[in-house]
Amino acid sequence: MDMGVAERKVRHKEDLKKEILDAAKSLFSEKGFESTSIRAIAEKIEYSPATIYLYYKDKNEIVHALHREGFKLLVSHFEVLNNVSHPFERLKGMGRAYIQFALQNPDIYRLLFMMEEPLKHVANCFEEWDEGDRAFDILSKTVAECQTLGFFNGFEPIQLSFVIWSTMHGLCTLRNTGHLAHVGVARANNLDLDQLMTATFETFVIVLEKLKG
Amino acid sequence: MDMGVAERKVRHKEDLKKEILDAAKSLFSEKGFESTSIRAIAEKIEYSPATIYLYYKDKNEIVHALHREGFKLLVSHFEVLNNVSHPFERLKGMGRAYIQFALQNPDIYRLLFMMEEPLKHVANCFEEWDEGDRAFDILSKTVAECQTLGFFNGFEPIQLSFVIWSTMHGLCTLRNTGHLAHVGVARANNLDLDQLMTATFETFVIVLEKLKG
DNA sequence: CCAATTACTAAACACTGTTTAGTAATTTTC
DNA sequence: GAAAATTACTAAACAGTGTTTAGTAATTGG
Repeated sequence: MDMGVAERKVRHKEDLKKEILDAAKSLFSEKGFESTSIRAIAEKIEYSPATIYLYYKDKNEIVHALHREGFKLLVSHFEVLNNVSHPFERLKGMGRAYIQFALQNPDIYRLLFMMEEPLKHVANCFEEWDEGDRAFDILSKTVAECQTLGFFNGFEPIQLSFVIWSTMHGLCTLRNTGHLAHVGVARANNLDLDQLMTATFETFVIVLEKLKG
Repeated sequence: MDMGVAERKVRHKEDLKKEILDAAKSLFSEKGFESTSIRAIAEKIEYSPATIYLYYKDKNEIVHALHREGFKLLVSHFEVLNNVSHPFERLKGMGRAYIQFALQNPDIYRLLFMMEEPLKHVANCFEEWDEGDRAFDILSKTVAECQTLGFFNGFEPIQLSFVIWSTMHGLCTLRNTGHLAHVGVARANNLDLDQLMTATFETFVIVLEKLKG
């Protein structure tokens, strides 16, 4: 086998691996993770179910691959904000970007932050978590920068970052599960679900603004 | 069949229904929800799997029953705080109770706030959600009471309640999934996981205190 | 040209939730 | 008290799942 053919084969093998991932992603988004079978993925790419296991050790490994992809997507949502020079404006932008990401990719959000399995894997695999850690570091650095401008006086940046992450994550999770819809819409008169979410976010921003000085 | 025997039979039938629920609950806590089979529940109560279906329509109906039970347990955690007269102290107590509930019953917490299925059911079944709504109303009433003492000036109590719920829920969820452990312990030096959680809660309390006046 | 490797799959295994058909035991009716 | 009806339960099957095994064609290297 000459080198050109060998290369083409390797490339094809990686293509198929990617094809499996893409099929899995679209099926997960369509039917949810639990309701997507290996057999369905196999049918979508027109291979036998057993072939999938030549490219991924098991179903979890597919989930882990999507997990990594998802975090890269989230971080890319943040990187657009590097242009914003004022750190508090950047912080607000990150909040909006986080919400937007959660709303636009509800299933990926579930995968990243609500499912047990992917995290169990990450816990045993410290090197794999780069992007997730980076997302938090971007946040805590921004918080620290805000402090140099007189915001958040007397707070530990790491601690406050956890509070902020908790709030944003809590809001997105409540939205994702439907709790916000159930409890919220009945109580927040004249607001639809998106408006309620925005209003809650704006309220939190005001809370943070009051911490100045 | 005389009345006494009829009554005993009805009672026995309800007992068995409860037995199934208890077996399911303990197995869910032990092995997690996805890994608990109807067959395992049946074996635990020493009946055949088919018998379960005489008492519950399907597996989801068992989950829904545990969902209702779980919310009652959560509300009972709050009701102890009726003695606390100062509303802000009561609010802090609710936060601590919420965290305590989430830590002591991680699987029930998942069931109540992180799983898709139970909420889908509640969405189609408006009357079944009493306890969940009540928990939120207790919160928003407490926030409103705080305002009469000069806290949270200029905030909508409902909106601020959503912020508070989001923060508490986000913190508990990040803890429950392991995200807090992964991101947190490496960064918060000399704090173990429980201390990190407490410290984050305390930071949030300070944030709320700064909103006074 | 033959042997070795590759890429793939049919079929099986051990599970899952759920349904069906049927069996004993009990209760009601005559 | 015997026959009929109801109750409480289950064995076995069905259709689905993730995963493994054994084997088959095709391609490649010597």
